[in-house]
Amino acid sequence: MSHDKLNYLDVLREQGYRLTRQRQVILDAICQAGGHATMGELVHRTRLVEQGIDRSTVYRTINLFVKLGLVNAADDENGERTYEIVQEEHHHHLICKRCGAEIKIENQLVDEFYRDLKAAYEYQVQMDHLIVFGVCAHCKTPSDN
Amino acid sequence: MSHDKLNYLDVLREQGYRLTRQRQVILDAICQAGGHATMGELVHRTRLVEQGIDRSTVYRTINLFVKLGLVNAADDENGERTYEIVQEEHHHHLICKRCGAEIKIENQLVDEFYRDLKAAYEYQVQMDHLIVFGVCAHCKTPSDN
DNA sequence: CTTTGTGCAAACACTTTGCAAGTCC
DNA sequence: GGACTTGCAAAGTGTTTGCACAAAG
Repeated sequence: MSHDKLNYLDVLREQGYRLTRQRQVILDAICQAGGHATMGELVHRTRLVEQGIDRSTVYRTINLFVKLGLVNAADDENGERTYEIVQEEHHHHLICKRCGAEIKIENQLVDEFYRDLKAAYEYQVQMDHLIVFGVCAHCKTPSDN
Repeated sequence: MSHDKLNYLDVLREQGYRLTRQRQVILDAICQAGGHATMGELVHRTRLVEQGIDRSTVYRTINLFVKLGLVNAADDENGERTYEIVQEEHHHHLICKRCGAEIKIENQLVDEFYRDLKAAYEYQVQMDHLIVFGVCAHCKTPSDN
């Protein structure tokens, strides 16, 4: 499990929100999805654990988590919004279009790109989570080069 | 006007599609929007020229244009799908979150980034149209740095 | 004249909201 | 007990589809 449940749920209480069973289940669901899960997937995952939880509760809860900064929203290749537990530090991903593998990009590499953009255009990039789509080493065929 | 109407409409005929008034109006609308217009905006623009054109016709037509490669679909910062006339060559954009300005990024700069990703991860990027969000030189304040 | 495209209306999928009942503190 | 949350149902959005009529070739 990639989240420290107590820590996350403490954030709720500190802000005056209550600690309900539903919120715990939904937090676990986001976490177990391992990142980049859509609303629909999270509703499904939540229901596997407890089928009584309403769709609207999942929506409300995830939007609350996003507002509190516990969960990050990013948009995938098809323009679908996906959610993941916020990690300690900013990170960026490569996602393979064939196998779906998700590869962390070293921040350094992206920072360098951002720095170049800034140098060339005086443009300050504001993207905490860059997602780049392509084909990973494992799935690559000669024609992809 | 950034499209050569005859050329674009010839593509339709070559593929056995018919040349209707609606399709011409919608093509103009996409073009006049100047890139990154949503479906809703295009429906609106189309209606300004001819209010009889149905929403569903705009949807069907734009999806057809995308299928034929006349129009490009990309996703903006909010995960909304936007459309623009396909240009001669691949290009990438910076979009300013404040003023909406759209700045073309030299391909060279992006290619370099892609090359680095490939070197580091043996990862072949497949994104024809990278959109990077941030703040442009004109809108930047000291706190953005 | 034949085939494709359009408008209309209905159906869908996804998300949000009002409210009464239930739960947490 | 009092405020916050939830489930339910209904209402919004945005997009797609079936069909009869209109238009293009």
